[in-house]
Amino acid sequence: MNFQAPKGTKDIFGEEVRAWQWLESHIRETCNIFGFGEIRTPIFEHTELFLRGMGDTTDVVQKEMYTFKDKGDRSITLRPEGTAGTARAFVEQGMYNDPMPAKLYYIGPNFRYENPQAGRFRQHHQFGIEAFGSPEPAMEAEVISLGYYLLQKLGITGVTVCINSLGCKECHGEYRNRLKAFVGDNLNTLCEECRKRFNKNPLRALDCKVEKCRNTMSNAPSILESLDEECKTHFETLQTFLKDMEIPFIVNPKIVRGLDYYTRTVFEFTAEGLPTVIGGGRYDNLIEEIGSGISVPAVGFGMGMDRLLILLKNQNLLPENNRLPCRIYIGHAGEAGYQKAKVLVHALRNLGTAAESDLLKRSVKAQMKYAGKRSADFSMIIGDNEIEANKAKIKNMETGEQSEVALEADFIRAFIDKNQ
RNA sequence: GUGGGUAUGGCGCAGUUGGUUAGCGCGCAAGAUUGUGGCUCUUGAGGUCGUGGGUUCAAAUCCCAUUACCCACCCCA
Repeated sequence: MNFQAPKGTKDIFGEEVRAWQWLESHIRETCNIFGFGEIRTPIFEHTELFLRGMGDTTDVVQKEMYTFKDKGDRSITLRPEGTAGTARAFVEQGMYNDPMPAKLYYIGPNFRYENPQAGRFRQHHQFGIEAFGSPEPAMEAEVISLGYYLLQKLGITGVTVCINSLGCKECHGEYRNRLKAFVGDNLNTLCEECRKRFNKNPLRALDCKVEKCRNTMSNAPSILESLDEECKTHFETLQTFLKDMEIPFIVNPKIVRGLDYYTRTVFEFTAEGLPTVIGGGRYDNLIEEIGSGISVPAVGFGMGMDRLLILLKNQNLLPENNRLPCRIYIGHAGEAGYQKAKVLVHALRNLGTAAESDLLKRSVKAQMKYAGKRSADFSMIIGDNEIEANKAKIKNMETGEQSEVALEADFIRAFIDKNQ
């Protein structure tokens, strides 16, 4: 038996899972404030959805999907991202009949078969939002501002918001031709990879990291020059929104997203020493391209939670006191106390107080040690004397101070509440 | 898919040019007189040294293979 979790996966527990819960609560609160409602879609979908949605030439689709046949001979794929499933649900549930815009968010695991490294897993977790129903740049502003707000609330510094426009179908096609011509003319100055994919996807040369490619591509025509009037206005309006909302951003014409569904606006939030933390954009054609028979404009982003957590940890932003709560530990000395402790703990729990008692019949000393390790706020020991007097000493574990309290859950609870 | 590094008790590590019962710190457990934690001390449990071969009188230590993890490329969140 191999007891290692499969490659690229991990167990999340203890202090770490509490950090996740903490992050999730920030996310949910943010989404409430911005009016995004949660959606929970299946962890797997029909393979075809991703083929149509993400584009069948993308790397993710071509070599990174967990695809298999189920027992009914259906081709199933573990979701590699959240947008396709959300878009499918939007269509299937007839949300286009709801008041527009429809604003949704999701949190959950995604799966990609790739080599793990820093901030990169085969099962990774994304928080994402999708807004449907408006072609206006205000919807990009809405989405970007949520991402920015969240990172601000978490206290993260050094984040850069990069935006770009890929244009609509028409001007994107035109730009593609212009760029292809340029790349073709300079083919011998580019790396092997870029030469190989020159035909299939010349845009990729734009964000190639090889130095000679960067030199050459710095003179390449910018997509921004190829935008038609409408796309140009759209992009400029978005920038005005961001400026007025005081969200710092930079225009980076080199951003090329790896998923085919993006139109017009694309954006990335990056932080030092990490791959992209948030990536997204507008996808006006996706709903139609998955074969829904309707056309609905949309904007969304995905956020890598594993990466964000690394960032939070590096910047020392995770909550300090992150232990399982224990308001009071009720120990015992003797058989009668053992029974009484159980009853009292149960009564306290019924009052909503986190309470613990000994389950191993250990010595008083061992019990106190345990209470200390669990960082209980208070402790008490119940023996025959205490039962007879129906009161016991309650100890403040931080100060060591002891007081007397009646052996009734209500009184104990009241004492604890009074002595925070 | 490509390249580099690492793999020793729960965690973090040491193990010199191959040589007796594989160590240390933390953690865990019991105790240091009579019913009370955090400091200190004592004792204890726990490891087929990633796995499979090979060399040798002898291997955690050398060789080969394999797997996993880490880092980078690719790509992405």
